[in-house]
Amino acid sequence: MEALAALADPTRRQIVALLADGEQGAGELAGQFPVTRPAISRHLRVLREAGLVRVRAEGQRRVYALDPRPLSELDAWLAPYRRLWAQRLDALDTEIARGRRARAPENGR
Amino acid sequence: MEALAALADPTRRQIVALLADGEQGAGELAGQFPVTRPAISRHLRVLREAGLVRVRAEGQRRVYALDPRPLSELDAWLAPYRRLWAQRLDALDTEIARGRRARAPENGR
DNA sequence: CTGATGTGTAACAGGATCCTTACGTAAACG
DNA sequence: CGTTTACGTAAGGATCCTGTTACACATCAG
Repeated sequence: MEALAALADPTRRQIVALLADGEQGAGELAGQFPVTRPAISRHLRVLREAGLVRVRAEGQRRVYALDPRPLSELDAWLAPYRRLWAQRLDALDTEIARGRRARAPENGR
Repeated sequence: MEALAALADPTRRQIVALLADGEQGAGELAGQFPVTRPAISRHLRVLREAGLVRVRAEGQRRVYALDPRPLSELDAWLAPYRRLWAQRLDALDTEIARGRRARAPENGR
């Protein structure tokens, strides 16, 4: 679950969100944030070490792409807890919560 | 997504795991970790502020219980990415190389 | 070759985090 | 009451994070 630490930072979550729409170069990515490029380079390194992104050299550019596997692991980690809020939809047998979609509750704090 | 920062710590994740099996008192909880009780008290505070646990005073004891709502939020955050690995787990590289799929959620900063 | 472009790394500062020991406080006990 | 029990909080230190500026290096344009 090293991915959790990487995803704990808002900037890195945003990078992940951007890359979900398609790969991007490092500079192109950095241009969309209020921090300097080295800072983004640092974040990309953390994401890389967490396995969340992959880099591909394209000439002098570094193209980053999302690797969803750690997210899949996070999903698996979350799985055992799913029954805890699935039960809120009582009235039905919640033995197996599979196949149904958990509704998104309003954000708490 | 404040929960992500709280869950980034292994000790806190373990506390969450323990509480998923049922509520426990603070000291009882602390006894299962190799760190001192004040350290656990601190972790419980972070979890509390993230909304992941609730406290109930029972005499002089403080009974902690898991509140799954932030986990549900995390699940909802993860949802848009799910399609990235749900389709073809054995063709990730192709998937990544093509990019341009799934729309992404936003993130606070 | 020379210079511009695109990126990563180094060094450093400021703040956050995690742990420990010491102390404060409220409920239960005799 | 005075003590014990169960917690939380304060203070201090070591380490980690995140951001900035300065710099090292390839690669591309001429």
